[in-house]
Amino acid sequence: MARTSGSDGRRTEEAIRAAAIDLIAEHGFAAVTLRDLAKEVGIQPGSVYRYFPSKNDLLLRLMVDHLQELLAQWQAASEGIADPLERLKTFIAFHVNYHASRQKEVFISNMEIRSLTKEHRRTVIALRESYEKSLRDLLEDGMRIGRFRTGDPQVSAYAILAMLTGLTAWFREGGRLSRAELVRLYEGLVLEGVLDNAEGLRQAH
Amino acid sequence: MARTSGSDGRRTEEAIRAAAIDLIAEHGFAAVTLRDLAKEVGIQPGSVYRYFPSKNDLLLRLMVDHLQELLAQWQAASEGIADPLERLKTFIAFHVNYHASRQKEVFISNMEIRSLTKEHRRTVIALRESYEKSLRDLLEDGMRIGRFRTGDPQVSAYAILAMLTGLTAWFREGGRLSRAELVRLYEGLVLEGVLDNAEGLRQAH
Amino acid sequence: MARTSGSDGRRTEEAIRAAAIDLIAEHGFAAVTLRDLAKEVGIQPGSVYRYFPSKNDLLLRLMVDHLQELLAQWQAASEGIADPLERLKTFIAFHVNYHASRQKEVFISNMEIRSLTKEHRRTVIALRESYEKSLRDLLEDGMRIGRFRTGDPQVSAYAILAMLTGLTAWFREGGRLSRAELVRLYEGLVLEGVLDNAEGLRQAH
Amino acid sequence: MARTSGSDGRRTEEAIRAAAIDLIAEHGFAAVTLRDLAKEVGIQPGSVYRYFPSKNDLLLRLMVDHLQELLAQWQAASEGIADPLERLKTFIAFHVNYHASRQKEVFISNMEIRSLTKEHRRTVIALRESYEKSLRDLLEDGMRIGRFRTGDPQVSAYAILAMLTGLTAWFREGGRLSRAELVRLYEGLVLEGVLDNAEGLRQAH
DNA sequence: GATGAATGAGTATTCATTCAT
DNA sequence: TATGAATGAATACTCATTCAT
Repeated sequence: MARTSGSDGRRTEEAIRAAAIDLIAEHGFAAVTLRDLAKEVGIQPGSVYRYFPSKNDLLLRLMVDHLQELLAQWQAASEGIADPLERLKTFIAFHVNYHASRQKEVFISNMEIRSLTKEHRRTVIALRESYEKSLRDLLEDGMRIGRFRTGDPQVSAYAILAMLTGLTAWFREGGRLSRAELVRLYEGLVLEGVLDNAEGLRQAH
Repeated sequence: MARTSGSDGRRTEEAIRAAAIDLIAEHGFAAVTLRDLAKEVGIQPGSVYRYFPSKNDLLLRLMVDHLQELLAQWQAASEGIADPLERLKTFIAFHVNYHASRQKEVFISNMEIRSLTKEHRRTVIALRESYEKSLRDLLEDGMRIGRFRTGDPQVSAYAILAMLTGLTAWFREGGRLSRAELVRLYEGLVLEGVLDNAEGLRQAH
Repeated sequence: MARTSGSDGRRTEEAIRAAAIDLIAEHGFAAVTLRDLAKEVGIQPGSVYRYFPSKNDLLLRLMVDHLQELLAQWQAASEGIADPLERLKTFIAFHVNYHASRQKEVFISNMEIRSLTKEHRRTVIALRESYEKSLRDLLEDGMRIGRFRTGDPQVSAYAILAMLTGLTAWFREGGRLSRAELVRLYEGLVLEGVLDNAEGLRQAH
Repeated sequence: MARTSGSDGRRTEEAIRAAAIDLIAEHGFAAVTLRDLAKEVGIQPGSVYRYFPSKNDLLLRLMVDHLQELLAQWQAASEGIADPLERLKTFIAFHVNYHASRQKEVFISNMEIRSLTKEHRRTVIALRESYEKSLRDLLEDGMRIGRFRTGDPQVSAYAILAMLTGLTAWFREGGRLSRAELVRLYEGLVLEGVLDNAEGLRQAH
């Protein structure tokens, strides 16, 4: 009924987060009970409330932390790169690598937005849109200077994001493909599409 | 109490399906209660069981019906088209149109797979994979005859599907873009990518 | 798992109310759990929610119904009585009889106001004040026409109400005193106080 | 972590009592959590246990201390007064003043008896009855010597106590009435009732 | 003297489901 | 064909209490 010998708040909180990410990614937020979560961590259900004020808040924290990390790392990775094509290649490599290494967090952040309260939803969507905008801006720049085909930057941004992010649904580290190969394949698709180049030229008009 | 005067089984079942699609697409399967559903239809919760043996079965029916319809319509639309490029263009147009017109069903079928029991899950995934395979085969054909750039047909299929299906997350009928414009934009992206053609050639080696 | 044979909604609701009045009067609202209540009625805890949207709402209903009945009966009992002294005697008799016969409801309505939400509290207090005002008005009338000693009608009203209502804390039907004796005793105290009359005269100046 | 610098046991205990009186008077014993209490004091919930063995014991201490003080002060105030009328007047003045100055303690002692364990309840009720008996005895004396109207001393005692104690429900220091005025008004009601004296005489038979 | 971490038993409430009518 | 009444198992969350530090 009291403090477990050797217990440590920081470690417990981290264990809760890790277990939550695993369980929610596997079963979905609504299907994970605090009982399940607590059992996985090895504590009592009520003890979760020392660290998170509610189940919903726990989800929010997971999402916000992930999205802020994503934004920060992208900022760092893209800093100083001005050329739109270079920026796009960097984006593809960054996005694929980050998403391959954090599949569960990414999956949760994409799937569980509906599980948030309206207010929390706004917070998360704002973060997501800031990331999207970064890609859209880059595409606009590239179109303006004639490096990219003229198109709809908004649609292209959505399309590229959906395509790349889709890897979380099937990619498994240590499987048939390495991350580097994945990056190369996606880069080809994003930049040149599926057509053979000669064909591409013929298509062009 | 007995039969409500003027009630009609077929109409009631259709009303349940329609209400279920609306509610699940909006709130997610787990968040929709049979009470919500019954209220929307104007019946008592228990009455749903005349038409569906359980809440889970209702979800399964929604998904299976949608996927079977998708497969049947794609079969019909692609029949007799042998050329891979033509087939791909047809696929893009078909997929975009179908998904734009049935956004809710599509959304549910993609998001709620985890809500199914293991057995039901297998059924739905098999249907989905049969559709995916159709695209993968087409891409393989195109690569074999040199019409498409050599790549990984599996990854390309996943990528194209994710890209196109992503429209359900943002596209709204009657908005800035028509379906026809959407098809044109996606076709450009899938076939040629984002690069300007001259650039594309230079990139080629 | 289904409807109990021979069950009837109206009877069940009445049983819940009766059990709630008994239990809350005995242990206090906060100390009565829905488990206790349900067990007393012979149903499952969740079944209470068919009849009352929440534990708090149940309390509100009990209080409001009692207070509305109190007001209605007092209206009926006092109708057509104009003379303040007659009205006061009628009030004493009515209040004592009503409170002796409905001790538990009265006790709850007086003790559990703090258990209500702010909004519910307002509703109940408004009803209570309407009853109080009825007594205050009568006292004012009596003072104006010189039938009652000049005093503070508000304080007198509070004092008389507290005095009479206090009976719920100790009076037991069938005990040493009958209701009629109780009325007579309280009437004496309210009208003449404790002093002997001769003494009363001497006190008067 | 060890002792907070500058902490002082006696001061902390006093702070806990004061906070408990405020919170319990406002929200009721059951509705006040040790967390609320600790927060109000500025300590951790567990720290309360240095001073009180349990939440229930804290309530008991509050009540017993208040009742013992009440008894002691009444003993002191009434000492040497033999005449029943004088004693009664003294009682009214004492009771009103004490209750006006300690409204919260009084309110708690009256309202929270049900929150005590059976054993604790007995302790508190014994103290209360000793106070009540003091009033009953005085009334009996007055009746015996013909100073007070013949009546039921027990009922009169309950009635007077309920009437006077009722002030805690509405009286606010600094409001329309001073304590002295309150005493005067209550004295009038207790001694002479509401009737005008002439009227009183006529009523007498 | 006080904290921070945890417990375990409990609470109101929800909900898919069942079945007598 | 549909309702109205009820179940039973689960759920998020709370709270008095304990005790290693």
